[in-house]
Amino acid sequence: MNNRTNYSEDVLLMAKYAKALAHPVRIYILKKLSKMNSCCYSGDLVDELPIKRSTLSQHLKELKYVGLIQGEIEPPFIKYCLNTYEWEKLKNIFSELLND
Amino acid sequence: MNNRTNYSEDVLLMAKYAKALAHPVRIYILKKLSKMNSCCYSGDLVDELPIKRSTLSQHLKELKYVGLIQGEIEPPFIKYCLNTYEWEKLKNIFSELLND
DNA sequence: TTTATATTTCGCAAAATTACGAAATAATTT
DNA sequence: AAATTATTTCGTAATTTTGCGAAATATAAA
Repeated sequence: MNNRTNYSEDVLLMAKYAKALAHPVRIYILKKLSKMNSCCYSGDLVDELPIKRSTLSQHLKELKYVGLIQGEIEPPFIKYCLNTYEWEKLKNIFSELLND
Repeated sequence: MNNRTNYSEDVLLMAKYAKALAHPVRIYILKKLSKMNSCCYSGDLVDELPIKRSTLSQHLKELKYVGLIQGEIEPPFIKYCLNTYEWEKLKNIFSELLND
């Protein structure tokens, strides 16, 4: 029926990143982390967001899974930071689309 | 429990756009339309993508719903074009995030 | 070693997404 | 009016996402 049975690498990668961005909680977190290239704690985030700890944890897990953030254990906290390498990759792939 | 019970307009808008981009088919379509600011037909797209007509139609509907494309009836075809106003809005909101 | 703190994992439910084929719609041609 | 063409809508099913509370984990403090 159809000729094309798969997508280009670029399209797939962009869809992966877009999916990671497709929830207000995850946008909020990434915006916060990228804004001053800082890190943050799950405990701080849960006070700023209308979701419970376990739900926040799932969103953090998703961002970790696509590689956009990484968690450093800093007992008794876990400090989450932007993975700048992956973040640059995201920025490049989006810039390509956005700048025609 | 939580202090914050809602998200900023920017965060919500970006999540909405990111969701629209969160599928290879929709990225493919938007890339195609934005690349030369052109239009395209459902019938052309279905030959380039590994999905059936009815599924493509659903993806087009979603893009229409968020306002990123618009369909002009041009019997017996429907010509889909980028909604440049909405596309600029998307670009602006993403640029803000991507350029720190 | 018990207690307290910070966070995650598990199990579950509700809702949304993705995909398809069949039927419907709408305009054109025969 | 019947047949054709391009596309959408409907009904359905499988999968994924989102959210929660309870239990588990891991470390530090008492």
